[in-house]
Amino acid sequence: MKLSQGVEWSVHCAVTLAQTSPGVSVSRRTLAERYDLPEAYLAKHLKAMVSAGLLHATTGPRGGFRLARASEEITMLDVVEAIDGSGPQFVCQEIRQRGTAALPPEQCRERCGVALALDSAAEAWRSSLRTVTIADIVARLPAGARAQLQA
Amino acid sequence: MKLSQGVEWSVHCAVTLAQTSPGVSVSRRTLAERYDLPEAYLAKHLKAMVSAGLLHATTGPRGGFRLARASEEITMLDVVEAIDGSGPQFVCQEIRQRGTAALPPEQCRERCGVALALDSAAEAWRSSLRTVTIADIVARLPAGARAQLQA
DNA sequence: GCACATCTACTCGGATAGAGAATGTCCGAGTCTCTGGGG
DNA sequence: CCCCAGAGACTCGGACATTCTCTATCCGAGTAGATGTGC
Repeated sequence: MKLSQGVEWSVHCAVTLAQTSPGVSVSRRTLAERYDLPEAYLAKHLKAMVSAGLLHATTGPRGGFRLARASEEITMLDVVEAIDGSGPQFVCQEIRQRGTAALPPEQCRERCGVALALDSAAEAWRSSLRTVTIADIVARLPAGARAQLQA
Repeated sequence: MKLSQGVEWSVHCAVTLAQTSPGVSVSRRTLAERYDLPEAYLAKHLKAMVSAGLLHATTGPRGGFRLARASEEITMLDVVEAIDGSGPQFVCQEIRQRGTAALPPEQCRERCGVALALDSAAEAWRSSLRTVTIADIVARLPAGARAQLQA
């Protein structure tokens, strides 16, 4: 249950892109240098965000990445799922229906209590991430951080 | 962000142990056959639960595993952390203090907003798991499941 | 019939391979910009 | 002075190694109970 390292990078990059003027793109090289990250590997995560529809990529000089929609419309959950995968964290194997103590199917109409609890916890986690947007992160940034980006 | 497969096995085993008479141990072989699981691999998870203080192990004939404390006192979170590790799911790398846009330390007294959101979500997940105990799972079991164990 | 020493069989625990995912890196395809020449 | 063609450089995207965690397995150490013998 460890979160991929790239999630942190990706969120920070999204925060940076949220502070650029509309229509302006930032190259992955600039993003990598901004946070001292390996450019080639960061590229993989940026690509994932493009595939997820969070970012828009432009090639050629003056090209790069920009947000595909308003920063208020991009949640932490969007970024996490883009990088870490959107599949369920837990898949019930229905082991209660196997082995010597196998339950008959008619007793398994309702969902297994174990799966229920794990799914409920995962949903709580997702709900929490849904409440925070990239715009929220920008708003809570120290005053100096925003000033530096203008340069 | 995928949950280890062994968590499901371990919880089910704990549920089984919660239904045995006090003082009686169940061998890992019996547990493995009960759910049709690979015994050797299940052993690793049971060992982890012993190390975490959730189970108590006895060697020799009539030996095996039993709960180390009442099933009402063992939460889903206890089991998940025993199997999946109790370390934090996310460790902030403080990349805001690196690279060309590095912030000075005096602007980083407060925790990074990204880390804050991720930690908050993780805590919501843990909180949810804390509310469910092994005893709760047993209570919600179909009537037939409990009867089978007596045999 | 009872107590004891031995022996067997059963239990867990740690050390040891294999598979898959995450991490990290490289080079090629496409495109926008800039430059130079001609009208 | 303006327009156009070409070259150049910069961008992202996909294909290729490496490392680490999770999965899976085996054999050895230790112990409780069963057994056989002697009293």
